[in-house]
Amino acid sequence: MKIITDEKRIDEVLSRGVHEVFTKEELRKKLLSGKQLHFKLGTDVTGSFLHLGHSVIHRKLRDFQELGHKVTLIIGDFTTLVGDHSDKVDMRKETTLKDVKQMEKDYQNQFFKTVLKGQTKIRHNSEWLKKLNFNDVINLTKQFTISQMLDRESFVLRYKAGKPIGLDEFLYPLMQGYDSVALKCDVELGGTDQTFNLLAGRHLMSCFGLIPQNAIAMKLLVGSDGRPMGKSLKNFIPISDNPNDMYGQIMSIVDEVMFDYFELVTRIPMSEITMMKKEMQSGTNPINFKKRLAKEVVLFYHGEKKANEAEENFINTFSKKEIPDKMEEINGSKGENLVDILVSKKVLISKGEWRRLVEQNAIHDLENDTRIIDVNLKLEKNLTLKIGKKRFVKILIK
RNA sequence: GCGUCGGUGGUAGAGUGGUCAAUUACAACAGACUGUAAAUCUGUCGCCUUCGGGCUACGAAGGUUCAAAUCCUUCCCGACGCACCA
Repeated sequence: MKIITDEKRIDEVLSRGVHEVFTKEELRKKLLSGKQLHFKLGTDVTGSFLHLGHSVIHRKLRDFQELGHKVTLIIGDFTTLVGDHSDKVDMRKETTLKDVKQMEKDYQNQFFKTVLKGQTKIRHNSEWLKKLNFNDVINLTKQFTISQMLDRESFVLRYKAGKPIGLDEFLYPLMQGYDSVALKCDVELGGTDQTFNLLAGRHLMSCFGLIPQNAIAMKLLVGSDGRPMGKSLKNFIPISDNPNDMYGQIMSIVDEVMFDYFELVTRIPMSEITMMKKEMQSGTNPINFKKRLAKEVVLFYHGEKKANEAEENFINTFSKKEIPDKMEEINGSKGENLVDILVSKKVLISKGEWRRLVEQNAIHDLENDTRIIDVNLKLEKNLTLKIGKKRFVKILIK
């Protein structure tokens, strides 16, 4: 494989979406040398979906692949099975090997929507972590001090706030760092939240007499509420979303973060993005830019046709307030209470919710273009309902 | 091991015997408006209800009381301090 050493391109790849490179000069030299570099990304497999935030890092890996470099994805099966207990609620729920296998499969499917499979190897960190004995672990811990650990912001914040920190949590950076030692990779990627772990890898490698890896900390994509996108917060946009939802979710991000999205999850040239930013500042309506953003992202995952459809659907449904072509269909029997159907089919959580929605005038009968005001309405004929402004459901008499 | 403080709804965090299904903020949901599923404003926000109320919930289990998130006992969990420190 030919390694691209175009200086301009390398500089673009090293700056777009990048928060910090440890260290930039070092890595730049390596990239310019024409040698094929080995990039590493480690991941836990705790959830079965990826969101746009993850994809920022995946895109960067792709960038490097396109320069001719190779990638290893490390599945943190060992780490996952040991269980990260900072999420205390789920401490009891043991993740089984089977779960991990399934989640790994899902992860890969989504991962390879962005990253090139042909230039990627997959490894599992149980391969080497399982083999370590207590002695080895102690040796690893000797390379760090408590105060070094407390350099990590999340530790020191929790410590000062009187929140618990598990001793095992100190070991995660070591495990992740040891992954780098085992693989002897050249560069590791992660979000800015991974900075500490990335540097731990760098540190450990030098302890083991290896050339320390370079590390790239990517900017974090913020969610619709302006906070970093994460699973625990409900502000993420899954990349497995269907085109319509994905489009809509992107339309609902706050205006302020729109250009971060352009930078992080599209390939629109930075110069163009800067121009759009300027136009917006001089008063252009942001909605057109946001539409472009939404379309661009949907296009990446679903192709042009679906992207166009999603845009159309959005304009029709929300701008023109038309009824979408496709919607959820559920069955009910004649004379059955509408509420019972909706609750039993899990369209609504409870009867209380239904009552509230009816009281709030949120239920539209689209067949007759009226609002439903009778809480006890029974199903007499097929109905098309609009619940709130974005949920549609068709009820058919079976 | 001893001691002190603490464990509350999706989250943060008030409340320390009745007026508590629990102040508030965030999230969520709805309505109005719009540039959109943005922003803003307003409302809703445990479950069931014949709309009177009923039921379940403030770490767990017991107890006191007409009445407990609130008091007592035991247990579990956390933070802090002391002790211990190969």
